[in-house]
Amino acid sequence: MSKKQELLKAAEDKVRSGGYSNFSFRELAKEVGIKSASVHYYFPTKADLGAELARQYTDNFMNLLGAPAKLKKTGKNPIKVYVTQFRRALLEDKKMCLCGLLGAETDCLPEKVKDETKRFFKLNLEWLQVAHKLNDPIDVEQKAANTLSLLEGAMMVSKAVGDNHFFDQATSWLE
Amino acid sequence: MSKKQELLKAAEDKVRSGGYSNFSFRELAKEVGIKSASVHYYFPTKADLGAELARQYTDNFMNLLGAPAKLKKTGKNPIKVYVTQFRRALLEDKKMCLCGLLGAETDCLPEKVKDETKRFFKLNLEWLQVAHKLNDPIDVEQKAANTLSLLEGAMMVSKAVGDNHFFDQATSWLE
DNA sequence: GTCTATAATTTGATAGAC
DNA sequence: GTCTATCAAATTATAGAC
Repeated sequence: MSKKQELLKAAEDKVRSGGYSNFSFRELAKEVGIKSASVHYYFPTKADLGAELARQYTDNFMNLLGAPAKLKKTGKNPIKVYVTQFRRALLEDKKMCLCGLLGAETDCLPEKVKDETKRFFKLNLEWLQVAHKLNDPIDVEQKAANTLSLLEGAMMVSKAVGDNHFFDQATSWLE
Repeated sequence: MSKKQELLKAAEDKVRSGGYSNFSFRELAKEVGIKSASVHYYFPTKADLGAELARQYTDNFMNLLGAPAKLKKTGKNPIKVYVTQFRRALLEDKKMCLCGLLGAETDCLPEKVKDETKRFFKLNLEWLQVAHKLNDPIDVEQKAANTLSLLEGAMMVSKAVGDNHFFDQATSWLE
């Protein structure tokens, strides 16, 4: 992994734990074994780092999902796959969704970070609409909004109450 | 309003916009017309302020709701009332739920702030279980978890995409 | 690419006067 | 209750050497 990717990975952990203000160039630098001035070589400003972090997170998240139609064709329920991906992020990483946290803080984020965060949600809503349409083509817009909100909220509350079982309880009715 | 309450109100706005790290004693002091050293007279540490903020927010939130049985008796659907209270917080204050944001940041919060945040969710889940039981006494625990998650998530995503209509879309199936 | 050095600002917190 | 004065630490960022 390149230094640049190491920095982004370190930043991801921090942001997913405590939000945008929970990482500093000095901390990241120390974790990857360089000096904070060198971080500015890769990312001119903190906003640049934050924006690239959200962008890569989004791209990786969508790539891991794959196309709804392809999932369906291999006998899987796309919505189930979607739920499982959120569940894994919570249980394995033991952390919030990066863009969930950033989304909640949106009013205080630099413009370019805000834009990338918004992009995450737009792409997820599109994906969910297509996925729902494959199951039952009625009210897909509402269903997509409902599914996404429920999963983000379930992650958040699970973290808050310190109980992963809560996530399964909250999402038990998702087809 | 006392200086202490003015400080808490100013802090609430900051936290609901950008999280726990988005307020400082100096900023709060300036907003209410005193010096930062004087803020320490009311709240010895930042964690003390944060904890009292979450506690008052919770108490106020529960008081505004009232008892589910009482709502039912006056011809209202308690769940509808509950949804409306979240909706108002988003549309009128144009801000996230205080404890929603704190909950997402929980791993990086001082212990006493974390505890008060947890209390908010525990009380809300209790309230929702009672409320759901009045409508249909089956699966009330799942229903409570589902309702709370959906509302917190819908607030979060609405903020992120900058569209209040999203909230209504996501929550349209809540009875 | 990485460093040293440093600037300018902000932060939480305390001591002690009034 | 509120102030001045101050501290130690952390923050984002830049200039310039190697």
